Amino acid sequence: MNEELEKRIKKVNAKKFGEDLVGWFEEEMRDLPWRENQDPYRVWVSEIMLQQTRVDTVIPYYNRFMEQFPTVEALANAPEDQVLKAWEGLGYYSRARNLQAAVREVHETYAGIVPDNPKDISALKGVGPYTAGAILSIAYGKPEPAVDGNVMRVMSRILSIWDDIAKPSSRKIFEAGVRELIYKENPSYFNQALMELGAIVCTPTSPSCFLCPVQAHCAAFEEGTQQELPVKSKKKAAKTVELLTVIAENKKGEVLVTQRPEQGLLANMWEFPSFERNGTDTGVQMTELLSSDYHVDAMIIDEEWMVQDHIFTHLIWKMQVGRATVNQSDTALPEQTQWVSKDDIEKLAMPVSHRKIANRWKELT
DNA sequence: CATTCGTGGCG
DNA sequence: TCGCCAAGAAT
Repeated sequence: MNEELEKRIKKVNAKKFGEDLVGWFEEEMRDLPWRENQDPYRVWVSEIMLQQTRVDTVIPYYNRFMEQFPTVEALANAPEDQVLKAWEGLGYYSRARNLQAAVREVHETYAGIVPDNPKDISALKGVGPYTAGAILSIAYGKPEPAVDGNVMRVMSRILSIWDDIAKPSSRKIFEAGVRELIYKENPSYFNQALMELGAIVCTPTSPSCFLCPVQAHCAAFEEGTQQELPVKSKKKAAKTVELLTVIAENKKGEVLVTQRPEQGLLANMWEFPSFERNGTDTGVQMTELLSSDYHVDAMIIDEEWMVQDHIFTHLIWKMQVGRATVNQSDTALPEQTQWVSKDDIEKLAMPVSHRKIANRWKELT
């Protein structure tokens, strides 16, 4: 740790900082479902769902998930497609698969008891430095840092840290800072308070310093630099990909759907057959690819039935959706591909763009 | 280390 | 409208 940071840390009265912060949290903490108790499994699920995801978005998913999979054993024994379906719409779907894989590991290796030490808990799939610290502190009261985006923002201001928080190496600096300042009487509340403060008071733009419980300890406030911190470099722009998507319907009123590969983007999610545009005639490309990739003989009845954009963080799909009718009934379909009825398509886990298309399809008479 | 991995909300 | 973002991890 560099000398400048060490000096900043020593300048903070750690005891009073912790008391002020935790005292504020005890008064102001929001009533959230994962704060009902400290069940490590419940804390764990909440932390996974909250990764890169807003509290308001998570709440309804969390409540449904805990009702459906209330215990380690329940989730360990659940079919994987059911877990993915429960995650539909929440994004970052590998979180769901990693969570279940890790829960099965806990079920089998640790007799259903979530590990309470850094080494074992960090070895679980989907549990990185932040989540490990969060579970250890919140569920087990261990004095471990849990450094997320909120904590980096808050601490960059408290300690006047000008390192780029977009760089992975910066996290260690903040962990070191938190280790020195963590309130050992209540590490759980201390960590949660830092995040709560970041979410409610010490916000990215125009922080509400006038109502901050630790204003007196804040280097940025003292220097008037709270608007300039944290330093965060920008990510590169998203690339656009043009896709053709086909609603291929058979005589029974069923539609062709296929499951994406188990690795990569939207892993294991179900979707309508989609192809990257190759520049040739739209209808021709739809027909030929349905034939070569899915072995179905289709007739295009509408090349541009609807359009749908799908905006990811690093990618934009511009989808042109066509409709086709398929005559042959029982040709062998490729693996991971099937016909589904309007009733059954609800049971499949689909990404938002395809779910929107599915809903529109269901409105057809 | 830089990139990949979703989604919805907000100024 | 659009860039930016939100309790990150895996590769």
